[in-house]
Amino acid sequence: MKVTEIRNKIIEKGLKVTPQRIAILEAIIKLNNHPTAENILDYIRDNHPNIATATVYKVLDALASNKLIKKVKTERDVMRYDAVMESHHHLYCSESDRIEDYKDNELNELLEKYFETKGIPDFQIEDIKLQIIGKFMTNR
Amino acid sequence: MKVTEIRNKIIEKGLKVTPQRIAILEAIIKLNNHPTAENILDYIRDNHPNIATATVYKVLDALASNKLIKKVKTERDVMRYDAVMESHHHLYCSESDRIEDYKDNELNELLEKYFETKGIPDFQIEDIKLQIIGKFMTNR
DNA sequence: TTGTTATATGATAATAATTCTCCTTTGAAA
DNA sequence: TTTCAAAGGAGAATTATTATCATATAACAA
Repeated sequence: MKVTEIRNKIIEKGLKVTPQRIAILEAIIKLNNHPTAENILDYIRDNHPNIATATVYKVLDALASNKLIKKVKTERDVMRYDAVMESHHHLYCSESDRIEDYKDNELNELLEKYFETKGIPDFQIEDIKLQIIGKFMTNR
Repeated sequence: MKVTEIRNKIIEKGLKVTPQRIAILEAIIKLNNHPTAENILDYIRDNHPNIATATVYKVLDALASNKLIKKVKTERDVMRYDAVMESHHHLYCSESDRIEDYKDNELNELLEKYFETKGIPDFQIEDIKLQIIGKFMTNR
């Protein structure tokens, strides 16, 4: 993803384009491993040695509330961030902090069809996310 | 659930039975709304005015690691606790903090069958939890 | 019942991620 | 270039949770 594309994403949302915002969004996209705020800070400190911690959080909030990134919460209590905005599920390692995206349209259709006919009493479904817990058979 | 039953649950796990543990486990069962540590404290303070906050957390940890309760993590960052130990899913209100259990064996079987045949490359599934986000059509 | 000991509790300090405050800087529209 | 709302920086504050450690108590045995 080129910087121009990232700039455009930010402009499309009516946000001001700042070096910090570009760096942070770029970091989340490049890292592609659901980084924490700290991971992001470490990554961008090379090129932005003066960025403030609070700025990172503020930018992450701004990006998340403008749907440029998603917040991902885990069992342990650090927020993690994801730049993949298509609806998708997550694979959680039961032994480490590793999290991977899991996209499966066949599954989405299956679930959609299932709940369409069955439904849930007194509940209007907006989104379904699977947390698939287990063990990765490969190291990343 | 009678106190004797709660005592037995604790004894079965080889834990010492203390008034604090009974009160906390009882509170989670009675409240039945995935309370936070604070909710639990408020609830039991009537009968246990001197219980320490740290004790509540320690008891919650002890109960969770002995599989008498489950920790439930939400988008906001307070841990919540659940005494329903059968594998089940959760309905999350997109507008409030309400969380309800969702049990559906038909769905579990469907998912099991789906992943049994399809599988996930390089991943060994241990458990699948659905986060179903939407709106409740009733107030509790 | 009493004594013993490992374990649990209570009080309070510490921690760590995140948020707030407030002042300065900057992007972008005119 | 000017203007000014919005964004960033620095560091204090907040808040849920954990750690520490002295005291109390459950469970077991005598």
